[in-house]
Amino acid sequence: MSERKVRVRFAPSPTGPLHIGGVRTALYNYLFARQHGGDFIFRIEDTDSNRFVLGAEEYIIESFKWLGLEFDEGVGIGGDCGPYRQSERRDIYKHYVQELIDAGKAYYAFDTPSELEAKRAEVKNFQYDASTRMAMRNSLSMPADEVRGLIDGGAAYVVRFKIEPGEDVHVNDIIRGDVVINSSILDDKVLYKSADGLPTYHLANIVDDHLMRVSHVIRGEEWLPSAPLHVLLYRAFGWEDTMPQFAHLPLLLKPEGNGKLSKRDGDRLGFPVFPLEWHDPKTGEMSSGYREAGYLPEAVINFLALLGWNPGTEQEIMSLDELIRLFDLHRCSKAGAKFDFEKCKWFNHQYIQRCDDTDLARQMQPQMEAEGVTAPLDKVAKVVGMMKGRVSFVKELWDTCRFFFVAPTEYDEKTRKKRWKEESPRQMLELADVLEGIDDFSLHNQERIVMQWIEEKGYNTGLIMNAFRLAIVGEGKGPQMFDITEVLGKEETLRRLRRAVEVLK
RNA sequence: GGCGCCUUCGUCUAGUGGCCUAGGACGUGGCCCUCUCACGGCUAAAACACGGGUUCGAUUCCCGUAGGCGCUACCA
Repeated sequence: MSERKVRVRFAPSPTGPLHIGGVRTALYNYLFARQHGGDFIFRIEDTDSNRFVLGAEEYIIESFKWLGLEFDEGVGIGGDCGPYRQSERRDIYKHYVQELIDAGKAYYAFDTPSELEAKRAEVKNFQYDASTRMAMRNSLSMPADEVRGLIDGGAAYVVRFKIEPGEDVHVNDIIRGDVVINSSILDDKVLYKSADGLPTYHLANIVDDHLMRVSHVIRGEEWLPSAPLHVLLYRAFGWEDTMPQFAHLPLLLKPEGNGKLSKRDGDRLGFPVFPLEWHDPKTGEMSSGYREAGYLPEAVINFLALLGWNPGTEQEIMSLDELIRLFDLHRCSKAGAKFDFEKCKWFNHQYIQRCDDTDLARQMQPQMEAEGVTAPLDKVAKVVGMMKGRVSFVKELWDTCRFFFVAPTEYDEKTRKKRWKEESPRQMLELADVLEGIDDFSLHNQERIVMQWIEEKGYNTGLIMNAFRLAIVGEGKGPQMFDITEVLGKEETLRRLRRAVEVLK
């Protein structure tokens, strides 16, 4: 098995919003597919009708749209291996389950859920397997005619996989190497449920991956314990020679304490664990998303890519194309990774710096308009270019840029105490006169003339500039003063300066 | 409980027997830059879980212990 075309899939269950850990799994699948010129398949695993959540599928699709990760085939796209929604593949599974039953590799079991529950309560580590199945109610322990009668009579039953005990099952994992589990510890897994007439994940998964010609199964580590079962299923169907290669990814852990990253962590620590905002249709509660929180999809992707993988160099900022080129399953780590929200923020900061100023300016427009501020786009872009270095999120941009467009109405008290001296009003008035006399209000011209004035008067540069800043900005921060005043223009600069003198005295 | 996976700075990680006085990044502190605040640059503190082996030599190989995580459903 070698020259097969690379085909991978991302197969979530529509049980709620797409978890960020799921996004990473999808990303690794995507990178792997693209690198090998393979296909990236989108399958919906909705074999548990009880956990189905309305809108989840649409949410997942929208998430990938936002992230810029495109599928080649699957739900909503099509392809020649459809349908791609498991609930629409009932007949297919039925056929394959029957095949297993006919071959004596699976059997009917009539034990009800409550009977099993009672059994588990009664026997300490009860497991439905070779050692116990003959004492249960199934087609192995009961006479054939009784079984027939039960089925014909419409009795509820499940189909269980008959696991032969005492065999070491090897799972060759790309990330973890040879993992061996003895079949005796495996139970006779339910393959087909009585409740909703649908297969369980295990059966549907194997059948679909085979029929969809999936070459590599890249999924979370939580599946590692059931991988031997999957190997046994491939073998039972006689598909072992085309069995996909496995790669079990390390889990994403809570930022603090222990355990798997969960929705609660996001709420508690105040950061999103979902790509998009999610409104639970049942409870009505809302969970924040990366998109709404102001993250750039490229930053989220870059950050996620490095959670459990690294290129082996010291490069950390990588575009999607670079990730596709550099990604390597063999370089994935084995241990779970704690989610570091601060670093994710840093990535976003980095990506904002790489954004086009005009683009950023456009994204800021709604906030400006909300405050009734209008300004030419090129001017806004210029300001944004000056200010973006100090923000981590686009939505912080307007706050840091506002003073360019809105004159201060009040002055920061701490800065006033520190920077506004007794002589400041007089000096600022003098400065206003100096500025008024400048015809060419360009940055360099202003600087030359003002500095010359400071020197002639023997003033302290810091004192002048800081008081000037307080007057123009309203507080003690911002870019170089003449960068600001050049944008403001002479008229606005003088207006702010003279008003400050009036207010601050 | 059983089974499996895992274990390098607070966090993400590099490291595949000598290059390690263990490297980078986030975060934290300091310094520089400077008209302020950021950015940036420099710098500091900060880790090989523990115990046995193997070896001339172990972060690196083996065993054990501990700890963490996962699975153990007619959920995925």
